[in-house]
Amino acid sequence: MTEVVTAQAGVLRELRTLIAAGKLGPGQQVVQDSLAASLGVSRVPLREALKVLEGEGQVIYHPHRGYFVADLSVTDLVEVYRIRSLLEDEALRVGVPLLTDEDLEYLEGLIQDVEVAAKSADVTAVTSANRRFHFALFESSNMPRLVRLIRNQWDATDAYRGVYFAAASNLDQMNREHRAMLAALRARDVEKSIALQAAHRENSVSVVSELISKPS
Amino acid sequence: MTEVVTAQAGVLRELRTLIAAGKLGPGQQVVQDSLAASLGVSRVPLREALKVLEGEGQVIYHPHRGYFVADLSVTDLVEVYRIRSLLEDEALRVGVPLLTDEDLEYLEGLIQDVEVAAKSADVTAVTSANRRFHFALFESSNMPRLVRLIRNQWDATDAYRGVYFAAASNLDQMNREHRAMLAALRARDVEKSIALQAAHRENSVSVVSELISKPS
DNA sequence: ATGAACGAGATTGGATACAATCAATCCATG
DNA sequence: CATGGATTGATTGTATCCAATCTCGTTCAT
Repeated sequence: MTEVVTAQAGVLRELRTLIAAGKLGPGQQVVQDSLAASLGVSRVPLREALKVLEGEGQVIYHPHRGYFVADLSVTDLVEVYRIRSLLEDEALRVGVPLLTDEDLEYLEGLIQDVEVAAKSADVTAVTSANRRFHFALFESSNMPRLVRLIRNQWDATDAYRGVYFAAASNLDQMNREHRAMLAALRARDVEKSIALQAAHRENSVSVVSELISKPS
Repeated sequence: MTEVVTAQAGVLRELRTLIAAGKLGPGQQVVQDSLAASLGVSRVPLREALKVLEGEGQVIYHPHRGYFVADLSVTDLVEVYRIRSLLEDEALRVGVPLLTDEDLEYLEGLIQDVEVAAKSADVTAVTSANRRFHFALFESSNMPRLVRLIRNQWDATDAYRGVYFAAASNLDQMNREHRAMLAALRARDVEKSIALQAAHRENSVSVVSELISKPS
């Protein structure tokens, strides 16, 4: 489906889902040899993918001992969302006043993409469309490093987020929130849009925290 | 001097200084083969170090084309410091009220370490002691992910910071600021300590921005 | 019983070799 | 002369192999 140009990129995606699905449980060592074999690649691309995850705090590296899955407790999750709010608020604070009319049209198009995906109940499509919308918005800040950090934080919990989109009621609410956000953006109402973004986050944090608190 | 347990860790340090010194100039491709040879290692540890730098935004990766040194313009620098202020303010806001008397004693000891290093005019020692002080403070927040992000931001400009510490007048000012900070911490005065930390940042941003704006 | 020294097995770290891809040049063609 | 397509050299991506290190159980001395 989605093209993967390198093995490391493919492995990275696999690892994220393995961790989110609990196949690689918290605290567990990532044994490179067996995992690489089961993924059908050598250890080299696996190690490079692990370095990325280390940078995101998803795994912890001990030299000569290996990589261990970080445990994402509810405390951690709260911290991730707190960090997200610091960063996302700034992105909106800077970006919203800079939005052009063309930007707004483009953003509306992205919201429609999400709605279309939601109708077809394609969780993957919803996830990626939703992501495109929010990041298009963040990027209006013209702060690429800030956006990169926000992306890191999303990645740290992204794999869990699919669960949120699985329920139709959540999808409806999301679409309503997107529309409300668009209205606030059209009005260039910075504080309103920040508040809406915050509400949006809060919805998913509760779902995800339930998910990780009960051992699957 | 400092022990390096793996080649990748050593290469990572080398790379940071190479970038900071401009030996690896902005936009320039990092040719793995020749660089690895000149560092006396194979490409494997080099690539892993590059992945770390990619995560920090120090280099940009294009699949099948390679790693390119990100250019750190003054605009970028301003962005880095803006991000730092978002994150560091939070760390202090959460951490300062939690400081115990033992923490304060420990922090004072770290400040003394900086002063000792400053007297002996050992730039490297000043840099690392200064870093230890600030991060000990940040860690009082008990937000490890937040601290990790702050550390990333420091790393993104750390190599440049040595210049700041080279001038004795800057050292004096730094020590005065540290003492002022300690007083604010003893009073558990959150806003004051945030303001002092901000001033501390501003001092170095101007020095570093001059450094990178004029081609060496 | 306790703990230090040792060794076997497992695992990671790094070097080398080869495959895949890209970029730039050259040549053919219109 | 411009354009498009093959070709070659350079560079990256990955697999495989060997070296270095750690873990853990065993042994031995105290």
